[in-house]
Amino acid sequence: MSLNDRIYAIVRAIPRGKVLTYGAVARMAGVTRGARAVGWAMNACDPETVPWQRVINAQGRISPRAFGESEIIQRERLEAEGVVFGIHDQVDLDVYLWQPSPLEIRAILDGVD
DNA sequence: AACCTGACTTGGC
DNA sequence: TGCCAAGCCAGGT
Repeated sequence: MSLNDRIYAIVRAIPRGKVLTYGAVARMAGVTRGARAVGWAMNACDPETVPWQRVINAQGRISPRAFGESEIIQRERLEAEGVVFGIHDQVDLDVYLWQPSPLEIRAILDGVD
């Protein structure tokens, strides 16, 4: 089970209308400072099977990227799920951040190869 | 194998 | 507050 596998398993488990930060995904996957790896994993993921739009940065904003229009799509998809963007284009993490219990996290990771 | 570059985060000035 | 540098991980050269 690679780190990427754990990252994808966690992201797939994020409920509709909730979000997770890159750092939070990394910590749940067992890496304290692996936020960059999560970013790379999202960049390389299969958009059909991974709800990549539910991963945002620690400031509650959609991280800008060098190429493409996926930032726009990401916001549209999140709003379609009920996530509301406030001033400065940020979402209220106190409201939308997914906070699973350690037990749930373990259950998710147990189901990975 | 060394080196660089990111959809990142933090701690320390 | 705000900026900077260091940590960290995967992939491509």
